Amino acid sequence: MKAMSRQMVRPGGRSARVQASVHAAVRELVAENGREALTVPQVAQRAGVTPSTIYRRWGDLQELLSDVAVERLRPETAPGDHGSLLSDLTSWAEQFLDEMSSPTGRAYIRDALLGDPDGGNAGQCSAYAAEQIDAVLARAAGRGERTPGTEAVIDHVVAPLMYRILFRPDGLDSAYARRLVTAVLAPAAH
Amino acid sequence: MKAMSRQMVRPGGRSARVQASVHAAVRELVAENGREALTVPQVAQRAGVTPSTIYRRWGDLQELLSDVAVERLRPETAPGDHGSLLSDLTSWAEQFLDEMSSPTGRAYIRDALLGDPDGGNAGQCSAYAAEQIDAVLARAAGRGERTPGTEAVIDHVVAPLMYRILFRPDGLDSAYARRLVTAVLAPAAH
DNA sequence: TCACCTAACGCAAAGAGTTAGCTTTAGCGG
DNA sequence: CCGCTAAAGCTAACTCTTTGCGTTAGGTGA
Repeated sequence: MKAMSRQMVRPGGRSARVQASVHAAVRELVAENGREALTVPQVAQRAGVTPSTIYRRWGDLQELLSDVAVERLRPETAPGDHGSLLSDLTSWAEQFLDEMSSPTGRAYIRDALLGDPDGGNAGQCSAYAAEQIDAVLARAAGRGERTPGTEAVIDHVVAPLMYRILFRPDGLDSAYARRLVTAVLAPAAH
Repeated sequence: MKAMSRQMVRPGGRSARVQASVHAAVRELVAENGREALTVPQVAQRAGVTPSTIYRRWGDLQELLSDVAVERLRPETAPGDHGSLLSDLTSWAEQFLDEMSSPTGRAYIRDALLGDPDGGNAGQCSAYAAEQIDAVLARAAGRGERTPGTEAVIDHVVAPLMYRILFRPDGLDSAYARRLVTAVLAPAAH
């Protein structure tokens, strides 16, 4: 009942076309009028489908927004190579904070968490971050650097950033991200 | 326009009575039928007010739920005294995780984050945790123990717990909470 | 204490969003 | 090429949401 959304049987079928045009319509209308003004009938009209199609496939506006948000939160580029683990991770964390702490980013995170009864979408977001960190750490290991574990970076860099983005949006800056990275790379964190 | 909700001018006025009965109605109906089935007109009827009163004061169901959630997330007891910082903080973290990671707890957290345009409710939740940690740390300092800063505990204990509760609900247990506490109290964290 | 004044609530009707039954079509499998 | 099924279209009933206006509670100043 809960819509597979991103897992269509055929990439070229009608379902896929409907999903694509609905997602596009959501992005366009949010960009134009903001999400406050977004309604299902509006999306349906822009996408060229009937409202009942959207209600049947996504259930409600929240789940549709969650679906769209996860796609937007997927990182499109691999983390850059700056020659060392410290600079790679610092750069990644700064970019992560920058993207996620913007009003748009926060809105996407909240949407992703929101219409997500089974936690699948939220887990996907976390998996994206873990992948990126894995890549950075693997590259560093390839250079012969000693690296913390992925979980340690998630606990001590990603989690504090995300916690503050969600619960205390004030006073966040890239210096804070840098502090977290240097702390997790300090030899103390055996 | 955004409803002060918890800050009524007078505790005994009509506004306060309406708020109390509406909050009570929400809690009762969620307990009875689950939040999926909850609607504003339903709450209004149970509370003995008209729907327009609720719409005017809270805007929509999400903001009302957020409001109720924050009240439920307020800790009602001070952190226990177990004789040492390690045991106080461990005990607090275990209890925090236990309450927050339950389906009910996660739902409240999500509700609090959800209908919260200005971030005020989320900030309140974070403030509750900070207060409790402050109390634990102050007591330890009174004993002469060396303590990390409140912010360090938030970054390295509360944030990882909350991150996993929200984004990766699987595989959370009190051992993980204990590990976080011992790590933040290790002398390495100068 | 009393009369005023404002903010909040009740009421009701209009407007918008949501749901559901039934029909039609696209696209896969035989 | 012909059925078969899942998904989409259509439409009507239903519920929720919004809004204007009148009323009331309760705070305020004389």
